Amino acid sequence: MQSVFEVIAEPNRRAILSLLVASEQSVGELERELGIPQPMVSKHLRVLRDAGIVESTVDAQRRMYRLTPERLQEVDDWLAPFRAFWLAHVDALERHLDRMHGTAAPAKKKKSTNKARGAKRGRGKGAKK
Amino acid sequence: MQSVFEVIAEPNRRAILSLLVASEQSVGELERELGIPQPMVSKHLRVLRDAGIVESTVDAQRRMYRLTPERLQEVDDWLAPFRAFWLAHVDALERHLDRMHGTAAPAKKKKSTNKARGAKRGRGKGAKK
DNA sequence: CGCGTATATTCCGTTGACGGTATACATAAC
DNA sequence: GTTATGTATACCGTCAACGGAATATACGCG
Repeated sequence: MQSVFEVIAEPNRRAILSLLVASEQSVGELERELGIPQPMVSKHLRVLRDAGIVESTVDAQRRMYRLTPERLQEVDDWLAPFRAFWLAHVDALERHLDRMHGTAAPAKKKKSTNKARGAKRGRGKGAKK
Repeated sequence: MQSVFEVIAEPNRRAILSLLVASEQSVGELERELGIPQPMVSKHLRVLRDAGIVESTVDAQRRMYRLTPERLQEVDDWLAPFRAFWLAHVDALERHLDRMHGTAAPAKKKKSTNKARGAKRGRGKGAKK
C-alpha cells in the first residue's frame, strides 16, 4: 500500500481526508463523525500517515491529525492530461444538444466517430457533475 | 468495483488510460505497449468500460478503445478542496525557509511567481506495483 | 467450409485489504 | 498506586481483486 491512488480508493479514508480539510481532528472526533469503530479509524489513519497524507501530534491523551496534502498532487498531476480531454467532450455534447435543440421526441442518433478538437473555453472549472 | 477511485487504483489501468490519451488503441497495441498478457489487458479494459471511463467500437476483428473521461471529473471534484490547501502549504514552507535564513538559497524575497510550481514531480504515466 | 487472427471469457489459486473483537499502550485524574 | 479516558496494535475470518493458463467467441480470408 504505497500508492496514493490505492490509499484514496478506500471510501472511509476519503471521508477522513475530507473532514480534515476543515480543521485538525482527534481520533475520537473522527470516530463520531464517521460512525465507524475506533480501531477502524486508527487503522485508516495509520495508512494515511504511512502514505504521508496526514500527520499527527500529541495533545494529552489525544492525537490530533491534520492534512499534509502534498502527496495528493500526484493524483492531480496524473489527472492533468485528461482535463483538456473532458472539456473537449463537454463541448462536443453541447454542440450536439444545440443541434438537437427543441426536439421533444429524441430520435436514435449515433455518435460520430471522430471527435472535433479545439475546445472553446469560457466555462470555468468547479462545475458540478 | 463501481468507484472510479478503485478503478484507477490499479497501475495497469492507469497506464492504459494514459496510453489512450494520445489516441484510440486496439487491444493488441495496448498489449504490446504495456507488456502484459492479452487476457489481462482485456480484463482491465472490461473494468474500465463498466466504469464508463472508456468505450469501444468494432473494427474488423479489432476492438478500438478510446477515452470517455467524464467520470474522471469525480476525482477532480473530490480533489478540489485540497488544492488550495497544498498551495497554502507550499507558501507557508517558503515563508518559513525565508525566515529561517534567506542565505543558503538565492531565493527572492518576493513571493511573486506562485504559479510556477507543480512541475516538481517526475510522476507521469509509468506504473509499477 | 476450415484456418488464422484478434479479443473475450472462464476456471483457478493466491494474496492482501477490510472489518470485527479483544487487548495493549499512553496519558490524565484521583 | 488505581482507575478512567483515548488511541494503537494483534489476532482472525472473509471476500474479492489480481494474475496465469486454457478455452471460447468474433471476424476475415481463402
